[in-house]
Amino acid sequence: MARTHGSRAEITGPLVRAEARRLFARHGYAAVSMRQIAAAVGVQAGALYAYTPDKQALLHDLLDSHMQELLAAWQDDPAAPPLARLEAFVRFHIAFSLDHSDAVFLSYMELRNLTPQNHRRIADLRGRYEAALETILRDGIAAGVMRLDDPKLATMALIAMLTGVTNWYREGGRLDRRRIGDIYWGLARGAVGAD
Amino acid sequence: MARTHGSRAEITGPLVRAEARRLFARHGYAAVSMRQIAAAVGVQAGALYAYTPDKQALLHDLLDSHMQELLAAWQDDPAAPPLARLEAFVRFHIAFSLDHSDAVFLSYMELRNLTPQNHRRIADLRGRYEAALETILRDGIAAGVMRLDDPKLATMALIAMLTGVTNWYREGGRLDRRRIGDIYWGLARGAVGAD
DNA sequence: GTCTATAAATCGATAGAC
DNA sequence: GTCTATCGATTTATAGAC
Repeated sequence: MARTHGSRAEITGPLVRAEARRLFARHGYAAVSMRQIAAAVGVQAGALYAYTPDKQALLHDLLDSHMQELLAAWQDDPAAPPLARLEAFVRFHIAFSLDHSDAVFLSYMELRNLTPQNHRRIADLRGRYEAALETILRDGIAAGVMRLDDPKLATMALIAMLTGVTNWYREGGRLDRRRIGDIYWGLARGAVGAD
Repeated sequence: MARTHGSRAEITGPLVRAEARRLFARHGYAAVSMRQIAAAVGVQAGALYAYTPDKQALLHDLLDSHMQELLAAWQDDPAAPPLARLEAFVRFHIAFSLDHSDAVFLSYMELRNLTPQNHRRIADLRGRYEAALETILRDGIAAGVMRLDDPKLATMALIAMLTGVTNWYREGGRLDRRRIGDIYWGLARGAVGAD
């Protein structure tokens, strides 16, 4: 697979990230060697260091860009009814998680392999995303269309429930994505006490 | 920390397992060396091999005994009303997860580092536990006290939601365990469509 | 049962040629 | 930008002394 010389920086860079993400998600950050990543990309190990200063930076870069993309992709409409906003969030979170299942898996499995400084940065981004859901729940309670004892815990519970789809979903399985969204929306609507 | 000679098999064996569980949960299976485990136990690395044939067997043993303990601890009462059984499951699962948070973390984070054969065994045990909840949901639907489109998905969703407590719970935090159980039971009751 | 010592393999990262 | 080659550290696991 390794080719001899020949520069293809435009495609090698993204490929390094893609293969690292896939292998880290599959086997774990610590279990994957730079040589394995290089082999998947089709270069020798030394060539990777033209794209990342070291392995740790590669992991952090993957998690950081994933969280940035997640935050940029979610568009709330504060003027819409809270239940409609919650339904949009449920469907968005499931779709995004399934479309980026490797990165989602990494972002809550490999936090422990980040340096403390890198960990704080990623945890902060995640906190912002959780706050987006919590705002919807608080608006729903204030509007009298949701009944929740503790919106903070409900936020954590709902995100855990929705993210869980990545644990069992298989392409071409019993249910398509639209139907999965319907079912989880039914569960979420009930959980927040909507009638 | 390392002592020179002196046999204490009765306490060293359990200690090896306990320290391995703690370190694997904290840093990940692949990231923890046998030397690190030995140092935490207070022996030299070679001594560990009196208690496990290799590192892989140590991981599998931790996951297997955890799942066995989980299955043995859950006691369903098929004669009780479905909603009471679900409440019992919710409170049991949260309490057990918090009491064994390291093992719970391992059991769904390090499956990928098991050999295929070991993986099948653990996945089978997990499937039996999921089936225990699914039975309750199906009974609840049949009794007309729950409304669920898809009990299989609801099972996965509820377990993911409940297990999520281990991601944010900190001893001595804002809420005690009883209160957390109350809140999650409220969410679960709503999710299954109970009135 | 635990120690010391070590074999054999692999790791992350770098140097220098092209 | 990628290659080959390699350094130095670290890994799992084993052998043999006590």
